[in-house]
Amino acid sequence: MRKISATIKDVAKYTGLSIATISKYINGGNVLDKNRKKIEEAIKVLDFRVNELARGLKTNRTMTVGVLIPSLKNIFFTSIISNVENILLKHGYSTIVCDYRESSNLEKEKLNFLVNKMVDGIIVVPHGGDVSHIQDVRDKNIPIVFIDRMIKEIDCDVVLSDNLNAAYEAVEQLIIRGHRRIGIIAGPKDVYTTKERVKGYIRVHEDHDVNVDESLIKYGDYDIKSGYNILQKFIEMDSPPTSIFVTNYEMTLGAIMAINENDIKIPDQMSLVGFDNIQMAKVVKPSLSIVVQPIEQIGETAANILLKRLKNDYEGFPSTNRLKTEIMIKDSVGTIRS
Amino acid sequence: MRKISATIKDVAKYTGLSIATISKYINGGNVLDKNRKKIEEAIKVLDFRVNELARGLKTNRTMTVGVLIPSLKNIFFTSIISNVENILLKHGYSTIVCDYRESSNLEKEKLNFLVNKMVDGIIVVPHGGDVSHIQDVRDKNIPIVFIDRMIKEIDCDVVLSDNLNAAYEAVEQLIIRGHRRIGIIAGPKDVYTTKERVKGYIRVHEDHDVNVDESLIKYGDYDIKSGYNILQKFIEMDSPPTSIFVTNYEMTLGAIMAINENDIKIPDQMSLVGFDNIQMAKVVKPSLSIVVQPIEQIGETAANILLKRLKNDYEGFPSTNRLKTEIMIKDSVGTIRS
DNA sequence: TTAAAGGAGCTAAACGTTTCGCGTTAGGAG
DNA sequence: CTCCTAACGCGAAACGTTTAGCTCCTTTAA
Repeated sequence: MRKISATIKDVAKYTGLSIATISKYINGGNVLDKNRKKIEEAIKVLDFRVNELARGLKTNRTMTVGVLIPSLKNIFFTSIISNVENILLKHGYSTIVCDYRESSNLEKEKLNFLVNKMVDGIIVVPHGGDVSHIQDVRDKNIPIVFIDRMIKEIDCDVVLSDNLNAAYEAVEQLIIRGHRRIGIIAGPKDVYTTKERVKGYIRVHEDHDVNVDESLIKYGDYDIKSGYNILQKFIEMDSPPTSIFVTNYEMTLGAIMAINENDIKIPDQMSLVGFDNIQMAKVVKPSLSIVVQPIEQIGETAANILLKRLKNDYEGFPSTNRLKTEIMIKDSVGTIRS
Repeated sequence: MRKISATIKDVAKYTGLSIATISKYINGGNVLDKNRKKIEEAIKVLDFRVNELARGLKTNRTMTVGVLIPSLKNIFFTSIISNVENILLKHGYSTIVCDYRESSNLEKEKLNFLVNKMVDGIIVVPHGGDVSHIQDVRDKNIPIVFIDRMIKEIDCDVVLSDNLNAAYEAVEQLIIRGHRRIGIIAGPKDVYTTKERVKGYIRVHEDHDVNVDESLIKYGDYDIKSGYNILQKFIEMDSPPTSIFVTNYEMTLGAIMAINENDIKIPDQMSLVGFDNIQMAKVVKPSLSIVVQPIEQIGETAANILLKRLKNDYEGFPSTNRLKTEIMIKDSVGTIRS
């Protein structure tokens, strides 16, 4: 059986002091120097560690934060978590990570699970659609920070990319280079990021007096397959677009697969701007132009806001942190001579 | 402040029963039907949830499992975790995920952190090198399952790919196609997987009576940069290899970058076999031949073994689970006419 | 010399469960 | 009608902490 470790009681016995004094020492209180030495010795000798359960029971805090993302196989999200986890850990918090595999039901279930685990706070990439279960959590006064997507219905701190401008700038680069028929492979129609990116796409057309052809706006699922299928459809159009803007990483992969299979020459036959993952951009040939989200910064910001809320500092609540993206134009974008 | 939720006491009061009876009900004991109904009603009305801290304090279990991997940005590991997490959750366990960013010190620190968090079990991709801190955890009788890498010094359940045969088969495909100078981009010299893969590389040479040129075995860091650098070095050799076998995903990326930059024609000038990530394999052009590890299965196996050990079933301990890999030969491998 | 002030330590209650051992009850058998 | 046997319910202790409020002692200033 598991060896039971020393308790505060053992330390008290060893040192001849009372439990209260040991507790005081542990929590940074003042004790006499000779006692401090004795306690430290005892802790070392007995290999004493605070029982976080007992502590949590008293303090009503688990020093645990739940992180809920759509998929652990999505490097965009796991990279964010990597930062979140490291920052939280520095403040003594551990991170329970769950993914909900893009299922709204699972999201609900896992959120509930996290609440049962009595996490002190939650960082979540909300799925959208029905959000009542998130509201339920808010009602329990558990701090929540949204990442990547906003839920208008719920007052909450949120950290995300400036998706509108990201799309704006990406498409603008194409317009500048003479493209007039620009296809966009967007995400699911009801997801926040999709709407923002499409908004940017439309606005830049308007600002440059380019007509928006609705048939060039196609909605996918943010997965590889839909990127593939939609690109295929674009190719089969009577007058296909001269360039494509793909709005997330997985669909970018799918689009490239379709391009490769159809032996389409980039950028001569078609220009391409993708999304996320610099490494990928460098690996494909010709090198891919992409929109880059500030992944590190998103994680950092989210973690810090949550830490602030955990300290009961609700200054600026609810804050919306819209972080700037970058655009990298590489060989996959060509110029149209008109 | 956080709303304080109903306790077992409140349920007792509501139902007029004693605390002990409620507890009994919660834990699946028998209660009279009318009482059961009342309790269920009370739980619903009061929104009662078991306080896991209090429970854990009594039972000495946290229903929490720690997972420690080298990097959360490595999709190979996060995919495994995705499975692990889902299986464990079905059994009521939550998963605390940490990465140690390839640093042995951080590994130690985070392992310690997990122990302090009183996890019931640990799944770890060990870094290798000094392993005394892992032994310390074992000595506390906390079940540990190793993933991906074996530590000979420690008796432990381990789940990994059959790396030796993976390399054997990959290189064999090259030999069959007439290649005689096959470069291998291996991982760090002291990592278990590296050794196994190099062993396979050497053995297949011997079995086919092909001479092993030591200068064709180069050791990297399992990161993108070293894949890039080593491929560069191969190119600059007086008589460069006709084919390259890269032994993990990140280095495969790096290698392809170098190939693209040097405008090397695949497979005419050089054949390439990479590692992991089917999606990548399909996206690059020409389509990449790769070794595929049974990612799903690794996670599943590890989770199940850990669950078994958590139930104190030590049948077959320590078990070594070596799972079969697959090889996909695509366009990046060509035949040498001799 | 004495009083005030402040530091350090102590006692004891409390957090929300589980669990042991005992008391109560219902219902069937005789 | 009585007795016995399960089944069910209960009281109380225990898990390892934190913390409020108290006491005691030392120090300092008048």
